[in-house]
Amino acid sequence: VTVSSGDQAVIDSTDSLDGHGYASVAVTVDLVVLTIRQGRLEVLLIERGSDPFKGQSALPGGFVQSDEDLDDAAAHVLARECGSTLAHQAHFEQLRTYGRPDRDPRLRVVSVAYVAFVPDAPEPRAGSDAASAHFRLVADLLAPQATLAFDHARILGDAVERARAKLEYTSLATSFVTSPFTVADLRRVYETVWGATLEPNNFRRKVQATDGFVIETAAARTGPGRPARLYRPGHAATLHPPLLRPRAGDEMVTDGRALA
Amino acid sequence: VTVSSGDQAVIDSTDSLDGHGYASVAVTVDLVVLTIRQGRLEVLLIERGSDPFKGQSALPGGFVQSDEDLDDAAAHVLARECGSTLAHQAHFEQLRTYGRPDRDPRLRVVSVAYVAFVPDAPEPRAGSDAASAHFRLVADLLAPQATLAFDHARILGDAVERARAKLEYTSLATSFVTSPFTVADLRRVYETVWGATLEPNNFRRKVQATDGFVIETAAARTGPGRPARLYRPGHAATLHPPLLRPRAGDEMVTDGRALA
DNA sequence: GCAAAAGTGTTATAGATACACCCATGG
DNA sequence: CCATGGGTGTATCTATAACACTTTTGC
Repeated sequence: VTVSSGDQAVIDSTDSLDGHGYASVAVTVDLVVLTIRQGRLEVLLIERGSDPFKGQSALPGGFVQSDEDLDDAAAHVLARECGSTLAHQAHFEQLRTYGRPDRDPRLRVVSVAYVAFVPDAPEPRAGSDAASAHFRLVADLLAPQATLAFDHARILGDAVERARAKLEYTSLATSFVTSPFTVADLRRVYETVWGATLEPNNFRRKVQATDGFVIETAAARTGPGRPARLYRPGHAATLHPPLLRPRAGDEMVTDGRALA
Repeated sequence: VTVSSGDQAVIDSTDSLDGHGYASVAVTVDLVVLTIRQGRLEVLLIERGSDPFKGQSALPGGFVQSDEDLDDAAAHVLARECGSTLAHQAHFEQLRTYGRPDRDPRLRVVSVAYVAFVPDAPEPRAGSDAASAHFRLVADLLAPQATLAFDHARILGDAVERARAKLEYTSLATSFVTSPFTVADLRRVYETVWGATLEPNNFRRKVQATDGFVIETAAARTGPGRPARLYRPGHAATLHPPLLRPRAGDEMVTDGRALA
């Protein structure tokens, strides 16, 4: 198991494996755990306790064991950082794999990134043994001067874009709220992730017209105004027709509550 | 560099790396090279010359070297199988990473899959040193009884779905045709990949209304009927508004020319 | 001229947008 | 009874689907 750094960069996988060496590469999973707290998009970060990037913030992650599926590895990290109860409600999916040779100064690390969407987390972290897991504002971290360890800023950017895109054509938004929710709750998810304001009426119509997005319940939630009807997630995974986000030229909320 | 198959499946990446072992994992890239030949969607396959899966068809791929970016590894495989001239015209992008522990019976292999879209390939392969690279009909390979080595059938399925989806909201279709092309050429790309028939008139209107999709040239191509105006790819990467594919219940071409 | 394929026009329907308006609750 | 937020109605605009029709070539 040694590195053969010869001229030919790619070894034909059809050849006998034993004849050639293959690169010794560590494979990790990194998680972008997104949540919405008080109308703001936040991401779970840990503070690195050792070099490299000691003291800087980083995405939680871990090495993949040799008998472990990638999805399982991601699930384990999620459970470790968020607690198993929250981890079970969360929806997570593979994002992309990052493998630049210099992304970890220690050794060659290929990282399979995952995105997880959790409803408003009760507390920053539940049963974590990591010293310092905490949610941070995504808007601050996407700013140009913000720094994250490794290439985690890029991973975070890709994850946010994935979330924005998937709100359009999937029922992902229901993963950001706890189960009895109002249409306004759902709308605020879209507004927070997209950084845009939506017409409440038209949003309701689209949600109700989209088959299987939400299921009406008998209950209602009381508040400052007229009680709001409560819903639970529907069975549809994809939305027909899609809920397209406002495109260029539309007003963007530019105060502290919006993303960059 | 030894495997520690202990109880804890995930090692905290914040801990010192040297204290823990990390899994010895081989990382490969596998390529799904899609093209359209004679109105049919085809994929580049190689025939495996050695066990496992000896004699079966597989996606071309190769091991990632320790000093090599994943994208570079994919580009090298593409150049090796298609020749560097065709590889330069092609658009390729990362698809997804597959890492089930049992996907390769020899050792733990995590494969980063890529999709490449090449215009109607002049010949099955150009400067390949692999013994038997050839294009095969995707429709045949997606059939239930079709067999591909490893989990390559699943990778192929994901790649085709990616292609279908990206036609909707990106200018990907122009990667399937050579540069002076007609609107009808572009329409046949959509019809082939989607397995649907589209109204020529409405398709033209959408293509021309979508800013930056195609650029009109002065030339025209003569043929069986009225000469068709020729276009070249525009500068837009994404389409506004998107070209949505017909949804459930629409007619699907069910003869041999269409996909499953 | 005729077949074939490119390109134009027109209408009906569906979805999106914007905004006026009504409803139900807490204070 | 009024402020607040939930919910409804409706006119306008735009995108899409369907299809009839005209144009320009090869034979």
